[in-house]
Amino acid sequence: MPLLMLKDLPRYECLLEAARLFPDLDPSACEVYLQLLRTGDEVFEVESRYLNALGISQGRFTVLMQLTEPQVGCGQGPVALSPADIADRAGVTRATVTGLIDTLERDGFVLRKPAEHDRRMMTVSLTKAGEAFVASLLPGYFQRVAAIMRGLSLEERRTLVNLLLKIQEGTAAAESRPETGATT
Amino acid sequence: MPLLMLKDLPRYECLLEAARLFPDLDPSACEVYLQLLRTGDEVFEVESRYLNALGISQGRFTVLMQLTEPQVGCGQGPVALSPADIADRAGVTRATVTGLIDTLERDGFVLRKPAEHDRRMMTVSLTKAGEAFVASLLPGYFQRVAAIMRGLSLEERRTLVNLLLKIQEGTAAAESRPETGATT
DNA sequence: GCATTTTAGTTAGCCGCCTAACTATTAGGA
DNA sequence: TCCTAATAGTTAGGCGGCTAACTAAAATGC
Repeated sequence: MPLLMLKDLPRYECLLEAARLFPDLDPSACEVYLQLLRTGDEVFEVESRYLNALGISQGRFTVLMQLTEPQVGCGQGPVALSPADIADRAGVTRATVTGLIDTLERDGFVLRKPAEHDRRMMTVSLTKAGEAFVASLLPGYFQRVAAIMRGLSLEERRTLVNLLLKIQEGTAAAESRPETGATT
Repeated sequence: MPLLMLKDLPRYECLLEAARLFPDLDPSACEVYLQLLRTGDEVFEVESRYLNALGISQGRFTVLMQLTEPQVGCGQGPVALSPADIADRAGVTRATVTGLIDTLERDGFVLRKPAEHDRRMMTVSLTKAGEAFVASLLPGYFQRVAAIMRGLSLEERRTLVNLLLKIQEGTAAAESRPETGATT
């Protein structure tokens, strides 16, 4: 959500008002939409500020996490990945990964080596300094996640995840048939 | 959420596993955290792709919306705003707004004029072309919002908004006392 | 066995975000 | 009054996304 967010979200009555002018506007859908983006942005910013204060961006942090053993994402995966693997897992382009690896390597957190059996490929792995750096970041990172969610009971967390998954189904649907927005 | 997102989110058992290694890791909190960012990102991308296909970015769209009368955010506000106003409402820096206005003006959607009673200030307003452009975007934009949320009942939408608001309280708290993440 | 296609990584260039520094103007205070 | 704040907008430079184009190497196929 690297976006421009409205500081003051419209109140619900205003959405009702606006719906009279725009027949496609669904007030309760808009409300959820705006609150979802707002919340996601705030949560993202909390972690970003933490990481930035310690001298690293979200993008570089994601790369380091993928090279960290044991993998939080399970799998005990290989500690050395190719840039293409990293790009695929992170959902960004290879060009972006090149840039991230460049700065991580410059800072001494990561090492590039040519792959053994395929001279097109590189392998990227953490240096000792990189491992130590990630290890120093994680406790604070996880503490913030826990702090953000502390107001929600286990039950509420389950409910929330289920509702979010329904929205994810909705995004897939909205993408595949873009026109059928308002009427069934 | 202009971020690197993991393509495959860790399964819950893996978070439980990881929690044994990292005492600060709260598995259910992490699950909500990851799903929230994932969902926000997907929703944001649906609208971004729509806007980009029509030749405009989220940032520029936000600026145009703020200059649009009647304001969806209520207020029937002035149609002419200063760059500083726009920056304040959108939550970005004045420098960013300068760049956005530059391209919007170049494309003929917006007009810069010096303010009358304060020679430091400018006023920015929509051109006829800008008004028409926004009007052409809104129906599809609102349709997509409605389509994304179609799977949720009114009741579920209310629940979701309330849970999101609790998280927003959590982000404020996490920011103010960053250390007290796991205990208490 | 050689030409074609595919794949890996990089490069170049655009965009939107940021911070920091700068100019011009206005407001405020001794 | 005049010096100092504060404010508005821009500029410069960095970063991290993107696409498109390029090089090198491997895989494929006739």
